[in-house]
Amino acid sequence: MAKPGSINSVATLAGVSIATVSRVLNDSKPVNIATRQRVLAAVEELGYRANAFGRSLRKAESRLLLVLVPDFTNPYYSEIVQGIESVTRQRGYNIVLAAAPSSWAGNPAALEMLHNKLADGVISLARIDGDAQVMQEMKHLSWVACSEPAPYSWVPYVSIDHLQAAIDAVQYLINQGHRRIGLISADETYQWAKKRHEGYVAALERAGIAIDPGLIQIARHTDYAHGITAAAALLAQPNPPTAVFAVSDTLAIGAIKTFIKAGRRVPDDVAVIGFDNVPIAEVFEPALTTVGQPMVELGCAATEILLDLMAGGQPQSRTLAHTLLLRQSA
Amino acid sequence: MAKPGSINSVATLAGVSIATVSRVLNDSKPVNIATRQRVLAAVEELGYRANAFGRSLRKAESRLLLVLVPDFTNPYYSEIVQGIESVTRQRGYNIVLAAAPSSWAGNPAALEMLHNKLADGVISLARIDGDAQVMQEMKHLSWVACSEPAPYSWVPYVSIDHLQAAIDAVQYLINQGHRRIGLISADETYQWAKKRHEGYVAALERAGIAIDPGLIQIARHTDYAHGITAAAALLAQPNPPTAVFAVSDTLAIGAIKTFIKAGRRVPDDVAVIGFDNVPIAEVFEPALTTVGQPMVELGCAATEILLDLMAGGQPQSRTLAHTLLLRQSA
DNA sequence: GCCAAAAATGTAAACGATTTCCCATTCGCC
DNA sequence: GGCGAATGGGAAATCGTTTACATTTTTGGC
Repeated sequence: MAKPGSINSVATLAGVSIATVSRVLNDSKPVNIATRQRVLAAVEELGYRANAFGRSLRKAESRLLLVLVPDFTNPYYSEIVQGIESVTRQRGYNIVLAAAPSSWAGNPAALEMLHNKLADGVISLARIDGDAQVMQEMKHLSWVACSEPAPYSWVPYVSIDHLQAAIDAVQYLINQGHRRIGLISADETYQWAKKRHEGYVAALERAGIAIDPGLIQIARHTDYAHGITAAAALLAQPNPPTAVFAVSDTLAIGAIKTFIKAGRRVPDDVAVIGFDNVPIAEVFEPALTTVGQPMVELGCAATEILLDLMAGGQPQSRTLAHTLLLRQSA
Repeated sequence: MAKPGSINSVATLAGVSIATVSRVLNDSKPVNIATRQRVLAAVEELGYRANAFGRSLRKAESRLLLVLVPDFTNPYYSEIVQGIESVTRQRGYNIVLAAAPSSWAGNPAALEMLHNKLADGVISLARIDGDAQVMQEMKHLSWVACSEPAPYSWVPYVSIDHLQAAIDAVQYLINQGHRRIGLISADETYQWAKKRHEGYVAALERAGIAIDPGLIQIARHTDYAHGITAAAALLAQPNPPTAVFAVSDTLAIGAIKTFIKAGRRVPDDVAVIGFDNVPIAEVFEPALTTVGQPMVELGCAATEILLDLMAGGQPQSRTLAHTLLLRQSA
């Protein structure tokens, strides 16, 4: 008797060849209606499902997409993943999430999955910074960068215009009459952080305001804790800022925490503007004025581009629109 | 010439058989040192990696664990996933995250991955509620339930004592002198929600306080928005509560938002206590008094139990300790 | 009824690894 | 030097599919 659980067992039970079973299951070739019924009945009876490895080995595709996430606990990435997930599910793909701590090059397991060809394609929310040799090897794979650009022109890229968005935010503070504006930036090996920093500088320069290095704090990580300490450093300045632009909502919220604890009122004593518009931004007290990114849409767009790429298309990079959301904190 | 990229190409280049290449790569049998060098050199030169499907097909294991997550954007689950991820990585496994919208039974894709045997095991943060027949089929798979128990005794379960934790929380409010205590619960088809509700009732009864159905609100979903509306319903009562126990931090934070907007002071006019201790709880204004769950540890424990199970062990279910974290909101 | 074309099905060869046999060497020991 | 054991490595089976090719059966037009 054929091995239980395999296509063979179905074939024997239905009294047909394995080829026919496969044809019924994949609709790859017409099969006589009566035979089809018999096969289907056998499948049902045995509770048969095609083994994923056999299939993938033969077809050389896994219908698995790898998503490289820098930080699971950051709500910003969660929202993007949500978007990715909605599209992949609809298109019959599954996602494999892998942590890409600081840079994915440091994650051998994830790299392995790519070399392996276990995944059909990759959406990276993390920085892509393998050395040139490694990247060369992976050139045959389908890649899309989301939010953080890849330093390789052949990788399509979905994002907002970080520079302009930062300019908009800081310009708003300037329009409100602020002159001493602090910046809480993040690890600037990330392009998005660097660009937002540049936007901050550009807006100030355009307004003829001198850059005060003491008002610029770089947080190593974008969690609440680093926002708290960065703001404390700002307060420790001889002449503290009257407004602060933080490059992420988590940093902004941490900063507000510090200000309130120090007895400052937000926005009266110090205005704070964040970036991303994660869910908590609207609910926080005071509600956070922030630059909204269409996170779910970013995820969707990245996925669609990836699928297009995998289908042999030559998709364009896309830049989505951001929005300045005026709430209470600035 | 052998197909490029396959083990054959390595074998030809090194002038050995594919068996030898495999032996070198897996250390499965001693290989002459000189031959080994030659093979390794060939592997290096070609940048060869074993194809995952070929290997998995033969070995009947994928080193992939499926994680069923009800909601990517809920920080509570993110923290648990963080724990899971840390252990899996260390043990050479990768995780596949799948959304399990309301119940995983409604997610055919995820189910498919299991039937498929694409995953070696499953950690479910979601409710496990396939009909008996479906579950029967999956009995051969390794399952672990995390936070939400499975209605099948053969599924090990990692969690805190939800009932006792809720009693502790409500008891604390009672000790503070509160008598009109509201409850914001969640979808009680989830055991954790149901248990916390029961704890609320038990604590009140023990204190001889009558249950007022008007003070009990059930939120359909545990996001900020539902906390906001639930609290509004509480305020609409003829005699609103002076304290509220919410079964999740997100609900609690939403509730506080509503109270503040309505001009109530927290905790002076109304005390609020949450559940989970997600990162924002400590940073929120006012800082949230809450029942702390060891989320990362829950994830780690679940993973270890799963790996033990897969290795043929008969691991016990585990109950981890919770902590009442006293902060400003109550 | 006959014959070509069309439809249905079976056979067997991939896909890319691991692993079981098995056959050559080489080694150690008397 | 001869013999058994140990070692190193090759040939081929195997895992469970899909699919190109071959073969059989059915169909339809006359």
